[in-house]
Amino acid sequence: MDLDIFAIEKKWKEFWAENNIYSYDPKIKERDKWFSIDTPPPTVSGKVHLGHAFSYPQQDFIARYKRMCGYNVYYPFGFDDNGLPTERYTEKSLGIKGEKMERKKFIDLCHQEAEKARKSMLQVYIDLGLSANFKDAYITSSKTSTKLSQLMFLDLINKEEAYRTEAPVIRCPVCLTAISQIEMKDSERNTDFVYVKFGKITIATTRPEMIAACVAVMVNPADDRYKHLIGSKTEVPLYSYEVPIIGDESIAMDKGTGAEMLCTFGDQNDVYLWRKYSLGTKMILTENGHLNEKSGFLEGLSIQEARKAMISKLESMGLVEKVERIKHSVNVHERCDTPVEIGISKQWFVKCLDSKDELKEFSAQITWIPEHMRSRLTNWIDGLKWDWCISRQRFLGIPFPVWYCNSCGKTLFAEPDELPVDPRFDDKKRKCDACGSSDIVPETDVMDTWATSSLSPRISTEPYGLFGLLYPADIRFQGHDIISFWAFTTILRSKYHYNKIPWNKIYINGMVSDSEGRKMSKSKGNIVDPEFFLKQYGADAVRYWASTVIPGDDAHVKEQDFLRGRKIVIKLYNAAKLVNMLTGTKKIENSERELKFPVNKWITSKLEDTVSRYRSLMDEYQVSRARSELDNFFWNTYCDNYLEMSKALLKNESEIGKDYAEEIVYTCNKSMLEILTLYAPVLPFITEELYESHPLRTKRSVHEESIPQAFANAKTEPEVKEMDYIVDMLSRIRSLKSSMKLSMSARIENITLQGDLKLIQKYSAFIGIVMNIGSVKGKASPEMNAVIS
RNA sequence: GGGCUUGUGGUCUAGCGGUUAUGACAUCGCUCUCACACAGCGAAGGUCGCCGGUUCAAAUCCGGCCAAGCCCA
Repeated sequence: MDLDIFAIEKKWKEFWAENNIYSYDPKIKERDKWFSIDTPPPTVSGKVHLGHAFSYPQQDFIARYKRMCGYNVYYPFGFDDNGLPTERYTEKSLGIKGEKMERKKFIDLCHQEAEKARKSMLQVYIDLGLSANFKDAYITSSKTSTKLSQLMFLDLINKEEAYRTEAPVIRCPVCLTAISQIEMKDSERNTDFVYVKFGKITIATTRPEMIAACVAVMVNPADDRYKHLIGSKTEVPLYSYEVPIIGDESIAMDKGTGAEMLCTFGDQNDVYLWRKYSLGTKMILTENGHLNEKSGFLEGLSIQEARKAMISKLESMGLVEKVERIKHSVNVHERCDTPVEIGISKQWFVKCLDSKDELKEFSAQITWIPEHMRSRLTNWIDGLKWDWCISRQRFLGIPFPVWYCNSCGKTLFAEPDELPVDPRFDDKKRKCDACGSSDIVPETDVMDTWATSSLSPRISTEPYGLFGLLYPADIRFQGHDIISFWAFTTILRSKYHYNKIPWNKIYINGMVSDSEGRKMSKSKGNIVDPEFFLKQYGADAVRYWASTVIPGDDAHVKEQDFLRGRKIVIKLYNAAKLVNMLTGTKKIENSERELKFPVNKWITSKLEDTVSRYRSLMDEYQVSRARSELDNFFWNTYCDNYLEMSKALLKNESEIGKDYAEEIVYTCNKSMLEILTLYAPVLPFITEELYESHPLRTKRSVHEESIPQAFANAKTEPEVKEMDYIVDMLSRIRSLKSSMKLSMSARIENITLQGDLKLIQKYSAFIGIVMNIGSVKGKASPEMNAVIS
C-alpha cells in the first residue's frame, strides 16, 4: 500500500483552513437557504475523549451533507470554560485550591489554564476533520458571552422569571456551593438503618445524627398502629423537646416502623413536607458538612463522625431498638460523588415549576431524532421539584450584575449599557438608587455554567449579526446524558426570552462505552484517548466508526468498525488508481453523454438507485443506513462487478471497438466522481485526495461539489434488467472456476450456460470476453447454471 | 419504584407482517489475476431471549415473563 494517510490528512487540513472551504455567506438574507446548527461547546476540563470523537463527526456528516446540498451552513464551534469543571481542572493541573487563594488570582489562573487546554483540545477536533467554523470559535467566558448572559439575566428579572430568596437549597459540602437538581445523581450506599425510641413511638432513620434537627414525626394516616397518635406530641430523645406527630399519605407503612422523623433537612422529601405543614426550622449543619452548636454534644464533628457518635450514645442509653444494615440510594453531587445536604440560604432561582405544561408543549413542537428521546425530557419535567437554582458560591463563572444596599436592603442591578460587569472587582463608586447610601456590597456568587450555555443558540450567532435571522436554529446536536441539563435549560430560556422554540429539531447522540459495554469514566480508568485511534487508523476510519451507529444509540469501541473504515479508505484509493490506469491517455469530456452499451446503462442505473436512497436516508438523518447503501454499491456493485467487467472489456478493446471502450472509460470516471462526492461527508480526507487528481474535477475541493441528484426512473431500459441477469450468471461462472480451483482469470475453452437461452445468446460474446472463455454455448433451462462442456 | 431502549449465527449488526433471514469481523477452503491478499471467489455457522395470542402467514403486531443498558425518583 503506497498510501500515506497522515500526509494526506495534514495536507488537506491546511488546505481547507487556508482556503476557507467551509465558509458561509453572511449576506444571504433568505432564511430557507441557511442550515444553522447549535453545536455543543465541549467543557474545558482537560482532554477530548473518545465520546467526542464519536458525537462530533455525527454533526459533521450532516453539516457537510447540507453544505453539499447547497445550503449556506452555519456551523459554529465553541468551548464551555466558565464553570466548576474548569475550576477543578485548573486546581488539579496546578495543584492549587480555589478557596485558599485570592479570588482574582485564582480566576486568572483558571483562564490561563483553560486557554492552554482549549488549544490542545481544538487540535483534536481539527484532526477529526470537522468542518466547523474554528476560526471564530467562541468561549462561554468571553466578554461577549458574559455580557449576553448578564443581559439575559436582567431580562429574566424584568420578566419576573428569576428571583432571589432564602430557601432550602441543595448543597455540596465538599465543593462548598449550592447546586441544582440537575447536578445531582443517585448512588447506592450501604448504611445503618437505626430504630430509635421517640417516647411513645419508635422511628427508623438512616440519619440519626440529625435528631437535633427534628421538627416532626411522620406516619401514614391509614396506619392502624399510629392513627390514634396523630395530632399528639412526642418527645425527641436526648434533646428534650416535643414535636407533633403528623399524618401524611406519602409515608411508607412498610418501611422501618412506618414512622419517620422529619428534619430540616434530611432529604428532599423533608423539604416537601416541611413546606406542606409549615413547620419550623432547626439547622444543625455548617456549610462544610459539620455539626454546629445546636447539635449539642455533636458540635464540630463531621456528618460521618456524628452519626457514629450518635448511635453509640443512643445505644448506651437504651434508646436503640435495633440497627439494620441496608442499601439505599442517596443523592450525590455528580461532579464529586459526595452526598448532598440541604441547607437554607439566599440564592438566585429561575422559575420552572410554573411552566411545566408549557415546556412540554415546546418540546412537542420540536422534532426529536430519535423520537423516543423526547420522553427523557418529559420525564424530567414531570419530576421537577425545585426551581432552578443558578447561583454558585464559586469563583470562576459569569458574575451576577447585582449589588445590595446595606442600608435599606434594596437589590441593585447593573444598567444594560455597562455590561459586562464584574461586581466583585468593580471599583466604580455606586450609590443605592432608593436611599442614596453608598454602603453597597456586591453579589459574590457566580452563575451556574448552564445559565450561560443555555443561551448557546444566541451566543454563537449574535457576534456575527445572525441571531435575528437564524433563531430558531435548524438543529441542535447533543448527547442524551445532558437532555435534562442542556436541552431543558435551553428550551426554558428560549421560552422566557423569546417565547419561541430554540431549534426546529434536536438530534440526540449516544454515548461510547468500552468493549465490555461499560460507560467510560475516569474512576473506572477505561477512558480511551481518541488520538490513539486517529494514529492507528486515521481520521476517516474514526469517522467511519462514528457513522455506523443509529441516532441515539450508544456505541462500543469496536475495533472491526475502525478496521472496516480504513479498508474502505484503501479500497477507494485502489479503485481510483484502477480507473486512472484504465483511462490511460484517453480524453474524457465532462458532459452528459447518452449511453449506448448495456453494462454502462446498468451501472448508471444502480448508481441512480443508490443516490436516491442515500439522499432520502440522509434527509432523515439516517447516516449509517445511507452510508451502508453506498458501501454496498461501491464495493459489491461498482468494484466487484462493474470494474471487473470493465477491466476485461478494455483489455479487449480491439474486439469491442473504440466507441464502446470510450464509453466505459467515461462511465468509470463519472461514477467514481459521484462515489467520491457521496462519500465526502463521511470520509472527507480520502475523497479530497482522490478528487484532486480526478479528470472530471471542476471545483477546488470535493466539498464544494453538489451531492448528485437522483433522476427517478431515468434508467428503466430493458438492458438494465438483462444485465442483472448476466451479472448473476457471471457469479455462477466464478463459482465454477472456484470449484475447479482455477484463478478468476484462468482461461476456459468451452462452457455451457443453462438458463434464459435468448439472453445467453445475446450476451455470449460479452460473457466470453469478461470471463476469458473461448466458446459460450447456451441451453434453455428453468434453472440457472454454468457447466464445462 | 416509574419511564425509555435493546435482546437476531462465535462477536457486532440490518431487516420490523409474506422469498432459501442482511452484511461485517472472526473461522475454513481455493486463487499471490498486471487497483487492492487490509484483495477476490466459495464454504461452514442462526429453533431471530422465553411463553402465550392475533393472522392463511410473525424476528417483524399484541400480552406476559426473563435479561441487559440508560434516564428519573
